[in-house]
Amino acid sequence: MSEERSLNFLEQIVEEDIANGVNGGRIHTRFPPEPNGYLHIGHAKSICLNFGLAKKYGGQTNLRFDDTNPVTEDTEYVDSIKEDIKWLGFDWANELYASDYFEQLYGFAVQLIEKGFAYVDDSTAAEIAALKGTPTEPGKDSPYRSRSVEENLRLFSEMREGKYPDGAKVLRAKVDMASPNMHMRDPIMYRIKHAHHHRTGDAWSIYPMYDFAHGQSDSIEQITHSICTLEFIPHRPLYDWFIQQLDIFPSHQYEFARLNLTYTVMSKRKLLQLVNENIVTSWDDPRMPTIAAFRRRGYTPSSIRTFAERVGIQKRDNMIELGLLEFCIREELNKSANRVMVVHDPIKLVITSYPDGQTEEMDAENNPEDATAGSRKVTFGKTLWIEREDFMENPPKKFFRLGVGLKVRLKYAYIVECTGFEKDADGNVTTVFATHIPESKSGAEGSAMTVKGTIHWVSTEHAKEAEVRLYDRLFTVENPAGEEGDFKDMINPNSLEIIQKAYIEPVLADAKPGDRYQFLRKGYFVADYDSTPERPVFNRTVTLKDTWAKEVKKA
RNA sequence: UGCCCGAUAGUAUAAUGGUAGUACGACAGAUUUUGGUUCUGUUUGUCUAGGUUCGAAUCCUGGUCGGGCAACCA
Repeated sequence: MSEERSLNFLEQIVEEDIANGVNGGRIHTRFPPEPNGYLHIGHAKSICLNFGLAKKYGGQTNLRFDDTNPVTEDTEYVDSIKEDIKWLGFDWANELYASDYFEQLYGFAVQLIEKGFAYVDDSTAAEIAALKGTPTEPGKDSPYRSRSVEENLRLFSEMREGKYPDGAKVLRAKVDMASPNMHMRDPIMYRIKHAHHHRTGDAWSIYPMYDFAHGQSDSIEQITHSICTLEFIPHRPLYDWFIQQLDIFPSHQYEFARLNLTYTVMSKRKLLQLVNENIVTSWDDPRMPTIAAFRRRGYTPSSIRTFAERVGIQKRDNMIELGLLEFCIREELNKSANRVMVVHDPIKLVITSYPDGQTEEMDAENNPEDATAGSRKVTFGKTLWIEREDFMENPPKKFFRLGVGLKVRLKYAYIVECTGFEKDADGNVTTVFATHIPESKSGAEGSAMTVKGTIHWVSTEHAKEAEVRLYDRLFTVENPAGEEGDFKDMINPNSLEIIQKAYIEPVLADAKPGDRYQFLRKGYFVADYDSTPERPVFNRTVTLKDTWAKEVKKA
């Protein structure tokens, strides 16, 4: 299918460039995160794009950390970013850092000063803002704009030496204070920050702004196609201006629309807030849209790559339905995940016609979608745990489960007919009684007989216990960022439901963290890293499609 | 009321001057020892007004709507 897919606009540009011999047909991209947070699903789109494009056209991709702001950055983030990219299935050609280029960037700045294209400004941040003008009014020149080259050189050198406190001076590009593009109104190139950098330590007391580091870093690395998101479109003329004044390798920037997903937020600031304010437990809390969280939730790398492929690459703003991501993981897990039976909310089923103390080993196929997955034995007995929701005292017409007089098949076992039930003092059903049809045993002669419903079960005598964590969407509204008010007020109060005591088939006690299963009729689950043989813990990746729930909702 | 980007079914995404197609969703049916899967069918779309052309989603002009830009953030 992917072979037949038409080209997105970036692939078209790349193919044209190759056809025209631009850069000798060489393709070199880069993924440039700032190490100030964990990567999220939107970054995954960008990673798949940058690495995918290079891979498709025989090129390379650099991983470059744009670490120009030491106060927000940390090696914890560097490590997580590398882990997430590797997990997604991509290898970078070079691991690089903008901070590797600090000396070179300083040299570029000196060159611009010498050419009269940069100056040291002593104005405060407020003064600079005041003279910047507005989108509809031109800015005014700073009183420091006409300093001599010699003075600028001396001052800039002193800034580097640490002679001035934070905020005392900045280095600015001398472009055009009347430009209709705000980014061209003498943007700041360097600011003074006496801050410890995670890689360069205390070597620098000035740090380049992103706008002075990014384009030149691409140029230094000879990046042919510098791909970023839409909000950097107005920065492009500035990057081109620097490249032209410096006469260095002309990387070209192309912009695509970032990914937006329903029922979540994607801004790093908001995600950081969720973590810091303990609204979620961590960056990899399975409700987060981070790559680490999707990994912990049980998503596969390939499902995320497929998703990135399906959402496409374009320049128009978009809001992707969470349902598409869920489709991608269901589609894959349906083919690969072994089926097991787990009872979340148990009531007892007693088969009165079944001999006391007898058990049988039933054949259970592991995956009907995969003949090579084999089968296992599940122990059947007189008393079973079944799901509370699989019995109704007063069942409606199309309820194909248990109720007095109704028949269901116990998966892999017998057809049973419900004969009665018991309630406790509070009126809750505790036990259901049934008789079985011996000749209906799965695999036996009479097993061809059919009933409308099939339910899952585990033997009360053999079942083990586990914790099951049911995750749901983090927000109650499609676009929390687009609503009025605090996004934290739109948190889904039911985004996590923990079942302390679910009954599992004994085989599940051997699950290793990361093992994925389909809990029959329930959904896809993965063993969490909190899981131990004594206390297995499973996270719900995604529910099964549930047309019955829809039916109930309609009624 | 400056500059920039964009507008195709509910959501995405194709068609690059020549039959508006695909996926997800929704709806209906078949199959089913998972109300899962699978299969079949149905539904819904070119923002608007002009222009160019034999022919326009596509090219041109005006309008409308949406988004971005005024951090010593990236």
